[in-house]
Amino acid sequence: MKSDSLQTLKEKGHRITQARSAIIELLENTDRPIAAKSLYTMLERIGIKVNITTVYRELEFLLQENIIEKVPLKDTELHYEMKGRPHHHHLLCTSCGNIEDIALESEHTLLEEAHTVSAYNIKRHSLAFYGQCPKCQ
Amino acid sequence: MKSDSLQTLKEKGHRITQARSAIIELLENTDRPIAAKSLYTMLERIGIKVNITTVYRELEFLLQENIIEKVPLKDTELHYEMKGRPHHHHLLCTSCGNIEDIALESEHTLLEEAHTVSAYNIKRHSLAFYGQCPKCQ
DNA sequence: ATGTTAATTGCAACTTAATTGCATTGTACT
DNA sequence: AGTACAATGCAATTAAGTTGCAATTAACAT
Ligand SMILES: [Mn+2]
Ligand SMILES: [Mn+2]
Ligand SMILES: [Zn+2]
Ligand SMILES: [Zn+2]
Repeated sequence: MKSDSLQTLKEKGHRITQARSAIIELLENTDRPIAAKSLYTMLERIGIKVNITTVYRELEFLLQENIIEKVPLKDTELHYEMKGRPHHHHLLCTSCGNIEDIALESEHTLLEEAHTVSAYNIKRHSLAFYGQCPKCQ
Repeated sequence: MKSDSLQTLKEKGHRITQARSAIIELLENTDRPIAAKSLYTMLERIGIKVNITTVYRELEFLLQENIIEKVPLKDTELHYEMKGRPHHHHLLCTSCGNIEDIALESEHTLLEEAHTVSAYNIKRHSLAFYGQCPKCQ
């Protein structure tokens, strides 16, 4: 029942703290990217007292451990989500802020073209869509 | 010889100031997205003394006037470039910071799929590639 | 040319996300 | 229990960007 990521971290010699477990659990059980402050609020709500600094540090740590990834959706703050799920991107509702996943078959073709067309050695990419969700239309 | 954007602004009743002309000219003559601070430095170099606040305010103004657009390439600062050129995206070299344009034929297909697959009313999107430029490989 | 008016600007203060130093705490292991 | 050092809290700091307000100045009319 314990998270796979936690297990891995422990094996690597990292400690399993209340904050760490909770943050990983929240990230695992939320199906959309989360911002640091939002994560902090969620922790508060479930009764876990951590400093916002710890949240930032933990996110940085999880990034380095390749457990989560950055999701740049807004100009003002970064979002984060678990790695390892099938590759996908996101839709952000510009009215209510709702975020949804979107996976695109034709992305393959796009990436191939990018590799062909460019002399860069492309390592990663960022893609996001903006518009209004069904409810806000 | 005077910029088209400037003409349009003047006709709309906006003033043509030293800062405004210079900023538009720099944006028009630079083939890559520019960050506010970088723009500020470029202005300094050509001997135009403006406060960084003015640069931010002018960028905000040009956004509202639909003359430039935001280009989110970095987590830390926004870039801006002229609108109106053929639709394209960008490559950022993670080693030297160099930025290049990239236009992709197959983007059409991708956007169509996005519209089909999603219930969102998609208005815009953001796409960027990260890797190493030829010189840095 | 000079005057008038509102757009623009500079400056200082402020906001907000994120980072850092350092002393303290707590996890993991013996 | 005792030890070591990873993790944390707290305060200070950094950096992008914003805002209020008084001073400046472009544009236009006289
Ligand atoms: Mn997702
Ligand atoms: Mn470009
Ligand atoms: Zn919505
Ligand atoms: Zn490079």
